[in-house]
Amino acid sequence: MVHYSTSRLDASFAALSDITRRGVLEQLGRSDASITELADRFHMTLTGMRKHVGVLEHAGFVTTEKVGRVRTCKLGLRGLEAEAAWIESYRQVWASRFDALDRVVEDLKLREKRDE
Amino acid sequence: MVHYSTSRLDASFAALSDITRRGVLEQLGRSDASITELADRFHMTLTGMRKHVGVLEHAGFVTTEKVGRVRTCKLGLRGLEAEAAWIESYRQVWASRFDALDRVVEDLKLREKRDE
DNA sequence: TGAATAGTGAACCATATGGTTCAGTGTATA
DNA sequence: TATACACTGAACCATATGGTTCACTATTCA
Repeated sequence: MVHYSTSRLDASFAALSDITRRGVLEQLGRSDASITELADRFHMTLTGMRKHVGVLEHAGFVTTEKVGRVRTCKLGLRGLEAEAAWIESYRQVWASRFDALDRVVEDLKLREKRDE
Repeated sequence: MVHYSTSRLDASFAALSDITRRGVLEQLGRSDASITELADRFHMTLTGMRKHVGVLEHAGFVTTEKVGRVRTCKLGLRGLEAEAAWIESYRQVWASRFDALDRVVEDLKLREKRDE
């Protein structure tokens, strides 16, 4: 089995678990943005948004650069390759453990038993 | 753009952000296990492990059934399709926003500037 | 029946998270 | 130079998280 850096996966899955942060990634996929722009779009204070951006930065999904008084945020170099790889390996575990049809039958039996 | 259930993604990414829970998924990929077995393997109290299993259950990754005094945990019907799909869509965003080589160059420039 | 086993539920604890306000600093602009 | 703007840092707050202990119930087994 491939080795995945645990603290990295911790940080990146945690970063993705918040809907605002997923929204920020979506926004930055369309265009770079300042903290102020992101804060406005997500109805949040500058300080609050800065924290979200910090989490995304820490996870490596976003990079920022301050020019003058404006900090511009953009998608980071690193994409979601590691996370995609982890998830893909588990999809294979699932598939190898049982094929989907078998499992549906098994689940139905379980429900019947429960509802008796 | 495809629509993803937000609370579901919240729950599943949060579930995956803990190394113990990822370990439990790995273990259940090999064989079903009781709470006691999982607690032993991960050096944790029964109560602590039960909470982790609850989180995985809530995210839909695990199902459990209690027979007699033993609660057996197994991989749930639902795999990681939704998460894989979300991540894949973002990998495409990344790819469309810039190709990898351009971005490397851009990043190098940025580093040079910073180190001047 | 009695003792060991498997799990549960409540309470508790320390720390993390997601947010705010407020008082700054530094930058741009009239 | 004065004012507005973009951001930062510290402090604070409520709630969530990851863990524990302890008392308990229910089941198994000798």
